[in-house]
Amino acid sequence: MNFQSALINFPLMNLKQLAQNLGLSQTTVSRALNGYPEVSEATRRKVREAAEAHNYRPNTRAKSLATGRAMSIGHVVPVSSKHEMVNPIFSDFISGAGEEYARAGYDLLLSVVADSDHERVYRDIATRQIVDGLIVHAPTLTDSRIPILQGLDIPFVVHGRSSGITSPYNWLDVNNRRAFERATGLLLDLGHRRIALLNGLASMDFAHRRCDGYKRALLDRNIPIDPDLIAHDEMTENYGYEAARRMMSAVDRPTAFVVSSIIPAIGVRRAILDAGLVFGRDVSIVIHDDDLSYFRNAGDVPLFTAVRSSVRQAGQRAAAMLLEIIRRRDEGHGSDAPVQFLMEAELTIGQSTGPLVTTVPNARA
Amino acid sequence: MNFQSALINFPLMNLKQLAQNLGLSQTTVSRALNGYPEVSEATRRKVREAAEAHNYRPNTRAKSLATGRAMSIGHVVPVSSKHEMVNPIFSDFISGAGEEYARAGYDLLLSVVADSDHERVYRDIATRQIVDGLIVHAPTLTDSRIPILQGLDIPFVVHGRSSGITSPYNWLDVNNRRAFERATGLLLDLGHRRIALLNGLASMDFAHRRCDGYKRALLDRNIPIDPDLIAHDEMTENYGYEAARRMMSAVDRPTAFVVSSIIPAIGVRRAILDAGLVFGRDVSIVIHDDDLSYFRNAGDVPLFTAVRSSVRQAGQRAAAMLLEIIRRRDEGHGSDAPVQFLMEAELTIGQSTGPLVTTVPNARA
DNA sequence: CAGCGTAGTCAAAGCGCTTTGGAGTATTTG
DNA sequence: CAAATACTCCAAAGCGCTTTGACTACGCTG
Repeated sequence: MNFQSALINFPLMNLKQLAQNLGLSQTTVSRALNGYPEVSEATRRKVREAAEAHNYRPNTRAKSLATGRAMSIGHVVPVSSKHEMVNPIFSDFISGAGEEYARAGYDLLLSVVADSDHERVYRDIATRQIVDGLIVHAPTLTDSRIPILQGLDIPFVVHGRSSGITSPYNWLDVNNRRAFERATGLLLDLGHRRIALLNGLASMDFAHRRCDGYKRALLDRNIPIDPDLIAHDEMTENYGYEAARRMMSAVDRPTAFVVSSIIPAIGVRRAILDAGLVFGRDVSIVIHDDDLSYFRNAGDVPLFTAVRSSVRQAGQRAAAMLLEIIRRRDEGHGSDAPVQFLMEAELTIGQSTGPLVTTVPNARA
Repeated sequence: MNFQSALINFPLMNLKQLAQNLGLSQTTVSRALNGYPEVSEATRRKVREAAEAHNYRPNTRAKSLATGRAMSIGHVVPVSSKHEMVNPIFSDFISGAGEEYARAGYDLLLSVVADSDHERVYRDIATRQIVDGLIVHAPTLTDSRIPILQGLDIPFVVHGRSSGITSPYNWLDVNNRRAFERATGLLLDLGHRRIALLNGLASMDFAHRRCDGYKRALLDRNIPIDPDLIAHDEMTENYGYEAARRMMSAVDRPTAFVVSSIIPAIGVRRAILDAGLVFGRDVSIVIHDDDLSYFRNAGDVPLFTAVRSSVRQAGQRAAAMLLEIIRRRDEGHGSDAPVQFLMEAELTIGQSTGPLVTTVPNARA
């Protein structure tokens, strides 16, 4: 041990020792620190000072065991088994949620798990009683985790929804269908007819809803749906690039794209420029913008026209919902009605959209 | 409670009940499940089956309290106080680390904390004894967290280094200096003389080392360092765009960029194309590539020439190191020598670099 | 047949905290 | 002045698990 560290080294204190030091009982010390009224202000002050001086903090494990509250929330983030990818939106979502937890004194337990293992891990975390509640990420169309958690009687909030699950549960979602209907509608208003959709993985519920909105907008104007103009995949930059390149090399190339995230949209832009076309004139793009902190689509006229909904804010709200549900449950307000929250995406016009250019030059293959 | 959930509802079992059900003592059941030798195979089988049937899992809090091991590792990820940003490399780092933890039966405790609060939170987590070890992210030049943790006598591994700390500690880092010396050297070899550096935040230790490597390469060839060609900031796409645009509008614009991450590099590319210049010909770029899963800089000839080092792998290694340190400590092998691991970045040539074009056309301002 | 090792089991203590149910003083009240 | 009423404080139980130390039954050795 070196000099520097010795200087600030505190022996780890526990309640018993602290009480002994003060000549008080553990009870009194505990109550003093936890703000119970039946201890005099004088003693409380003395106890607080001693605790501060000795750098005392209650052992969380013991506290949890005694109170029955873990004071922590579980997040299980899926990592695509094939590609070992973690969607960057989790950074922002968790940053929002984490802020809320910190405020309320909760910790955040993170499990990074291959999506094939989800059921097991959720059941595991819940039955080990290591958390007071869970956030369910990236629900699929009929997500098996939801009935499992319902059966385990642990509070949880789903970020997104699962169309195939009919029984009520707590969720927070963006109105994906409407967002994509509007995005597509905007392009239709600009005269575009060949509109492509670069969506997320087909198994995801959000992708399904987005596709729905897109199709609805087209059918609304009697425009047939061309399956060649719809792609589903992990939303990487490269996916955007490759899919756009492929579609644009076709004879009847799309004049516009609706893209599920800014990341593949960056790839689409690359493909457009590579093809010698003018971004926002020859080809229009509307994206769904999660307002990721490292990809702020900002400025007076942002780069991309977008339906925007901050995923960071979603994290914050979802966390707040969950904490509220836990609070209510602790106070014995029984199993209330499920809490559900639908956020509307906000449309902002950027540089990536313009009216259809009538003489469509074909892309260089 | 609906029908579906009732079907899979298990009442939460504890050791005592399970033991009672089996007509055995808690001791025996505990030992049977934990693989102790002094229990007969017949009983062990019976116990295992009963545990399985009742979906029994030991309460982690109680187990931790009894064993003194939290079986979890803490990560404190900094969120820039000004911009509420979480660096996307954490997704990948944590995904790598999480895999290692899962394998070893550890949980991951995540705190998302404004960087101003770091000291408090580290001290807090350590003294609350909620984790068995910590990973320190994003160390600054002289990082105060390191002496604090040394004083608290809790195992930790730093991802990166802190040049100002002289006492030994465990770390895992990329050879940033050499990587950037090579990157800059490559551009010099191609004839470039006006080479800009778009770095991360100046307070970060890695940024300092990278800057060092860059300067060393230049000075090695007697090229003076132009402070106007060096920028430090949060590594967003927009930062890359704005910084590159500003630099390229100068009379003596840079002909090449060394960029600390693929994300601002995407912005640099945008600025280049916006200026009507040809990427990889009029302006060259070498990036540091963290091999982020959503930004694979791959392909036969990747988009960017890069010094690459997978941050996911770094997470995995750092986690493995920490677990090993904890294991050794548990086994009483005292305070061994610190574990330190330096990864070398790998140079790959992409489309973003080419020899200096002698007649430099000035960018449109 | 006394003595002993061994395999299998158990009761009870303990991890560090909270919380229940008093108990001992000091202060008011009838 | 006795009794009721705060006001402080405490001993001990309990949270669900692991682990120590002992105990029983059995087969074996000498």
